[in-house]
Amino acid sequence: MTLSKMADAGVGAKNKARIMDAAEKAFAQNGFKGTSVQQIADGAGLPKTNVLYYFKSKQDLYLAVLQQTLSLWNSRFDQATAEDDPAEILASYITEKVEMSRTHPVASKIFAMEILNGAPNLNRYFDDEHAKWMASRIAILKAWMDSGKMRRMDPYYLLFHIWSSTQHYADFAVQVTRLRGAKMKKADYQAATQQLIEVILTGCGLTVPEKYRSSI
Amino acid sequence: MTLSKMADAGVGAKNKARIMDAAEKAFAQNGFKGTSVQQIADGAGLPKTNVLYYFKSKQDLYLAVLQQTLSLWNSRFDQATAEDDPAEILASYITEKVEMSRTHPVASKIFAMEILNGAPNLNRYFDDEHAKWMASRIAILKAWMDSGKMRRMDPYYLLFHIWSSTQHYADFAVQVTRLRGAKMKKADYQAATQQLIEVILTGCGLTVPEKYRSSI
DNA sequence: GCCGATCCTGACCATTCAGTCATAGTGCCA
DNA sequence: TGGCACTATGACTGAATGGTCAGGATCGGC
Repeated sequence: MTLSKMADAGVGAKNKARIMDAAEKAFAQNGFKGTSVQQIADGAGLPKTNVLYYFKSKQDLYLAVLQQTLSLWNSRFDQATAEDDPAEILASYITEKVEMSRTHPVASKIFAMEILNGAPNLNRYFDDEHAKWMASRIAILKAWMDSGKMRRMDPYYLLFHIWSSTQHYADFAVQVTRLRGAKMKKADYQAATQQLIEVILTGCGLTVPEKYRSSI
Repeated sequence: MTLSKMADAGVGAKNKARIMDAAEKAFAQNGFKGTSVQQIADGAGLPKTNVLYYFKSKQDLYLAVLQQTLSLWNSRFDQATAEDDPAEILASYITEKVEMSRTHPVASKIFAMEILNGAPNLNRYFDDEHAKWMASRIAILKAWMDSGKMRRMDPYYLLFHIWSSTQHYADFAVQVTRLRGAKMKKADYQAATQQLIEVILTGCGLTVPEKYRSSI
């Protein structure tokens, strides 16, 4: 069951989901311009006209896929407050992010590709939701630093650091696999997660919480 | 002078470089399939046929650009030995990598795009040069760990960590700019570099060398 | 001033592209 | 049974695609 939703009950909503799944894979690999509607239709096992029946244009379909991608970007960090323990919150944030790379690599690639293309469809997203989210998270991080809970540092660079090092396992999976000589298995992701937590938390002057500590 | 080489003396070698520069930008933004020869020609201010005079096909031109990109991937870390100081070497490696993101963002994007596309043109690169480089660097890192110079950890994940967090400033520049509200200036890159060095080196159980230490 | 090599380009071609449209099948409620 | 909304699709179109080709310009060496 890789199909996106299957819900919506509607008769051909199943097809809509099937199309979006095929589109997601295609866009993630070849970008918007590099993907043809025909290619998506083939991937979904439907005639091209049927794709354009459900989505009135390629752009329309792409926006639907991008929207679906952004909706996955939630985490425990979203609800964190200044009273929380930064070590606990950041460790779980890193864990969630790597887990997202493992379970939804295609979504991560869609986002990466959109950014590389200059993010032409993310104006509103950056200016509205994302900017607000960012501002509030920066405030929490600063509060943690002010209260001496963690080392003082630039909170923007810290978030970029976490995003990049975790998403890398989705976006650059091909390189990771080729250089390691084998695909990352679940245990490998866990080991990578633990190492990221240890390095980043220690580097932030935090102690790794017991439950995130390596068993080695 | 953004033109690639200008060397080679040849009469139209200047054009060849001009074409490669235009192609680099176009491919970095839209990928191989998403870029048209016409678009590259326009960027270079030449008729399309002239582009295909110098490079017999779009694929040919792309490979030339990719090759040029890979040739930039050198650093001080390449010559490091087990006798060197890991703190010094890794700090300079991180510095060089961020500096590469700052001065050659397009090259980094080309590489990222190629990986996202499934790296169809990097088979030989991964299997030959890159794999050898990787093996030798892994050996050095292990030697450092064995001699107690740095904390024991997985050297693969460490390298992925460094690559991702440094290249992020090129590949995701759009996002970085939008969320910070301003383009990264040289001083910003330096601050980001210093923070990366502090976090990663500390996380590796290393002491940040004097000359890489923040002035704050 | 001639010649061959390099450089340059407009005209052209087969293919693929996103998207339209007219037509037809299907499910459902009255 | 009729009717209507939804679903489906083959045939088509104009534009853009990568690439070819034949002919012409420009150059250095003799």
